[in-house]
Amino acid sequence: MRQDLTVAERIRGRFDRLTRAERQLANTMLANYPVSGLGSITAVAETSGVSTPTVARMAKKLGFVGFPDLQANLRAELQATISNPIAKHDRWAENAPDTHILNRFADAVMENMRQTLGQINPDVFNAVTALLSDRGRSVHVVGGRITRSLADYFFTHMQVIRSGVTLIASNSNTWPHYVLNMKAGDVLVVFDIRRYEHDMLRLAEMAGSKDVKLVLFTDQWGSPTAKHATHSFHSRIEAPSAWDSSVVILFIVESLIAAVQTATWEETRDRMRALEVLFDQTKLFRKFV
Amino acid sequence: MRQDLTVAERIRGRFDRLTRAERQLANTMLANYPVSGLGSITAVAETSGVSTPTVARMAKKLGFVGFPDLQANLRAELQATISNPIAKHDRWAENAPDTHILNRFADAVMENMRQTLGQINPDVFNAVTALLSDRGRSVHVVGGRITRSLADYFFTHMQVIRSGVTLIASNSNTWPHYVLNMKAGDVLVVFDIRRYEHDMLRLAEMAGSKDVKLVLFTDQWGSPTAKHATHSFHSRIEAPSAWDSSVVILFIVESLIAAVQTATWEETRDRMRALEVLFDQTKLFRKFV
DNA sequence: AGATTTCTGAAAAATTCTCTTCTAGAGGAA
DNA sequence: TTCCTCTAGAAGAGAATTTTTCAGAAATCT
Repeated sequence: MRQDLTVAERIRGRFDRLTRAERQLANTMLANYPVSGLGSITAVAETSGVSTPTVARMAKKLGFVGFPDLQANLRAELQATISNPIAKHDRWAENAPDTHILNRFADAVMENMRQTLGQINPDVFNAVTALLSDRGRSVHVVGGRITRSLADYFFTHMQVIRSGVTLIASNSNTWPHYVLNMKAGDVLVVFDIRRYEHDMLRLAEMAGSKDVKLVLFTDQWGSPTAKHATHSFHSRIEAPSAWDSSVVILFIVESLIAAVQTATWEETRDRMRALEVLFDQTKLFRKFV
Repeated sequence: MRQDLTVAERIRGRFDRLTRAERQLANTMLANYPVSGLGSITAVAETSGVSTPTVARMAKKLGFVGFPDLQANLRAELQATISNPIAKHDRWAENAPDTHILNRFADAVMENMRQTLGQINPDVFNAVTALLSDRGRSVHVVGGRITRSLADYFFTHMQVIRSGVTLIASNSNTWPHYVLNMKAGDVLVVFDIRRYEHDMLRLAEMAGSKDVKLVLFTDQWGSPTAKHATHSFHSRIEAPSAWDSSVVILFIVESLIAAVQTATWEETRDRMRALEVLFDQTKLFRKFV
């Protein structure tokens, strides 16, 4: 038998071939590895929300004699880990050296998160949530060369949450067309990190002259557009790379989506349900094609 | 009861009042703490050279309901020890209450990061880096309804780093056209998180039959596409929201971009310079920094 | 030394755990 | 649709663990 493999390795190695309930179990076991696997089979099953036979079956699938055998291996691993002083937990990806790009990147992202969140003003966050939750205001979203993806992500979610959301094409030639449709009180959500795009400033000015509220996602240095912004989020985007990291920006975007969704849960829920129905219909339609 | 004391502290605290057999047991338990206490009561008794009643009695003496209770405490301690201290940040956004969505979201994202990185296999990461750095292989990128943005982000960066990168439109009707252009050894990068898209599985099968390497970004539950994947990254995507969090996926994507960029720095640098020239010529972007 | 108390482990009882079997049900194929 | 295969959990049999009981051994006290 492949005695040298850890339980975690065995699980990951055949994760793809596991069934639904088994994956659910595998996840719980990996989530708080190895502690979550050290209780009784009943406890493990309950924690994972599966039945005990599922646990027993998976243990055998992984090549163990039975669940007790799997558990004995877990204990042995734990023993080996604990008695080995080199196995320290100050690394993110425990299996990679701390000079590995994964760990260096994780350090950078953590620092970005810490600094960004330490400086963020909850009042601004709440104010933006209120703006985006207001059905009287249409929402227009725009991004630049790199941030286009973030704008798209934000748009996709907002579109489900509420009506009146527009994604502005990233080609600046057509921007005046979009401005035509903006009205006073509307919200323009702009993503602009270095290298800041000059046309974005123009767009902000045009929108500003129409009394549109400008919400800006930018970096720690601040896009020139910030001058015209009603509210802006400055994220740190340092990374051990030739590019900047958008992770923290995405984090704020997702938090904001969650906040708006909560603020307007009744409507969001109804829209999500309607969307489910539409998906089902599409699926049905496909069958005949 | 002194619920906050560890098992070890309880043992040491009343070591003087323990009997001979109990001290013998206590020593064994403290020797390989806490692993030696995690087996069955029979195993613990045998290891220590005492009888099982002695073990049960000491558990009660130490203030536990019984041996299983003591063991549960051991597991809880172990869990607390293993949890990354970095995640135990009281509040991320210091100015906001810890019940604020920003702080709740930050907790969730940190936990996702910790668990995902703890499980990631650097060999897989390195193998994927090598695949993507290989100029002999074309790279095709595809995402689903939500993950389209991530695919787009990945594509935008890879396009700068190297040639031969294609973004597959998210409309699955046209996918067969793209498969036509795939050749053996090419790399197909797939983003698929729940709700998994059925057509994605078909695409993977089509690509697989042409001997295309499949790199999959998915969630902890694993897209059905994983069965066909050469390498896959399972990210935790839990969030206090009706939606899932893509932050960790973006993190891995960015790390991978950085790794590929480093692996092929000569070429990447040249391409970035050429890009600068093109930007200047088209006057599309002006520098502010 | 003898009496008393405390301790210890064997054995049995009670409980819990683990595995096997079986059926309902989901999902896919014809 | 209808059939088939695979999956997942309920139920129960069997095995283990844990606890209790109890009697002998060891330690302590008078």
